[in-house]
Amino acid sequence: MSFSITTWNINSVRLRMPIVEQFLVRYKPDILCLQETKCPNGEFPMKPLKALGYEHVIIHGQKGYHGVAIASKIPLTEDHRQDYCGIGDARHISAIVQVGSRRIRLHNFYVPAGGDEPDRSINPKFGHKLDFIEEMKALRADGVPGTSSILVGDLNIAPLENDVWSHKQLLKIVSHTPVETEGMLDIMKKGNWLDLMRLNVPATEKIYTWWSYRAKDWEAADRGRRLDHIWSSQDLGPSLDRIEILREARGWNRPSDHVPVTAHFRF
DNA sequence: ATGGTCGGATGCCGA
Repeated sequence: MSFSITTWNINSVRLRMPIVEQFLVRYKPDILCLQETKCPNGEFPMKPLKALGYEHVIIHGQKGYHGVAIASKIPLTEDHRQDYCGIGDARHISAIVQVGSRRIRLHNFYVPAGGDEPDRSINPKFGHKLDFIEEMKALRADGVPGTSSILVGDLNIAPLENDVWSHKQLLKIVSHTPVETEGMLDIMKKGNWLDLMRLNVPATEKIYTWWSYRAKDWEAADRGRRLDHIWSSQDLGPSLDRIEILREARGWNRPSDHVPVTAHFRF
């Protein structure tokens, strides 16, 4: 059987519902994970998602900032939300999905962006990001026997040299500083996570999922970064069919600055 | 050359 899961930082789910619906009608993933919904729970657009067959929707929102959600065609059970850094931000939501004979724990994250200055002594937002990364190191992909794991989200870090348009020019730019990229690689190592977007793509090849709104012509400049990720436990690696990065979505009407990334599995 | 553009708790802050 086939199974597909998409991650997309939507930058306001209410404003972006027309392109969310367009994406779901055209690409029909089994599960859609959203970040930066910027939507209180009572105002989340449940009806249009359910009308498209995404009957199982779990949300963790707040007013104005952050917010994560999972919309699924298949049942979501044992959902929970972890308050990373204990400051009440809506940045994580998790559930179990049963796909054929496989039981999978799914995590959807929105990691703090971290502000502009990569120095925690003058920029508390960067300190918060580093603390968040530290807390993620306790999350294991293989912690529960008989349960596989998938972790998706806007992790706001581009870990490898070719996850940014210029490694050299971005070394002091938040999202690609060594303390962040090493921290992310340590999360993966400690938790035994597999970077599915890099599984079949050589490290020499550029991969981007985000292009700044500030560029005059995002496509011509092509100064992107890989901030959005799909990880899994090691056992799911052989079942990955392909990764699809929908670059064209950056050019849709009133786009998010992030594009959808989908993992297709064959179990 | 150190800007630029988005979004929402909008005339600012966070990204």
